[in-house]
Amino acid sequence: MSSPQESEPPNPNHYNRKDKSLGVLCTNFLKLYDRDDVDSIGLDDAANRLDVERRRIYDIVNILESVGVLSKKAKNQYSWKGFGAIPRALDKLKEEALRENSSTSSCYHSETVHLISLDDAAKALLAKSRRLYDIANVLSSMDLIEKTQHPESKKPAFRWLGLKGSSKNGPATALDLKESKKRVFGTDVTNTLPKKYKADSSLDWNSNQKEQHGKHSSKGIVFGPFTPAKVAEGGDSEDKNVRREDLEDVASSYRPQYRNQALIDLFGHYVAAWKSWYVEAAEMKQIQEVS
DNA sequence: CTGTCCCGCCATGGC
DNA sequence: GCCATGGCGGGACAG
Repeated sequence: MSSPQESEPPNPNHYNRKDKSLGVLCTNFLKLYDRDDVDSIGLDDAANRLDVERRRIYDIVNILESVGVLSKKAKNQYSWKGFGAIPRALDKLKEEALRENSSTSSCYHSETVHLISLDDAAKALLAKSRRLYDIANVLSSMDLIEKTQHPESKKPAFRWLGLKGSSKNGPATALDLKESKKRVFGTDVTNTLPKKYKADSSLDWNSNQKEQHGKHSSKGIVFGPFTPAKVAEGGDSEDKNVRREDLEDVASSYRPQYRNQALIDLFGHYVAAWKSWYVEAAEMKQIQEVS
């Protein structure tokens, strides 16, 4: 009802930069491979179907791998792990981050647990903004993070969403950390997914992942020249959110290579941040529950 | 003007 | 040498 974007008056034949963004590419990638019988993904195949150069595939694939959605099987071949693998991957990242990097504390306040600006993220990761944009776009397309802004400063910031991004009518997303705390517990990717927690509001990506991708303002995929004729159909016509931006994340500049390392650091920081209250809450809960 | 970030050159490492 | 991989920044685009 209030979607500013999405404007295609009488000129559908215009090159739009947005359509070539990594975020869109990632969304298309997900739509294309997040199907039932998909377990092997070839880089060339992906590049052809998405109509992008190989280089671009590497960009998103690396990020997806960092998050656990993909796993490199062999040369030019990746395995589809699915969104269900995210919790595990993040948990791994967390441990590694806590093990290696300990001097991370710098921009984590009690209230900005999940909020961070791209600039802060860059500083924390000793990276350059440029790289952050790229990764941020991909992560945002997966609804792992979302672009927002401080309630007052109005400055752009990024909020960690975790495995819940299917909230169609969840505007404020509840800023009550108190309430969220418990909730997030079961929903948080850091924690191992229980077994039955859905049927309420959010949770269980294994089931929601499909509809999850049905966002973005455009209709189906946003291909340009030709259409694959396989992805754009009537599979998931579940529209929910009409937003499309980018987020934050990592990169590197001092360090030699950044690939997953940057992402790992980034997530490590994030995880470390929320780990604070996470552990705290966990201990409390245990104490309360039973000794 | 600044912020965003696409495109692709070319370094790197493995055969 | 070829090829897969992916740093890295110029400079185009949006606001």
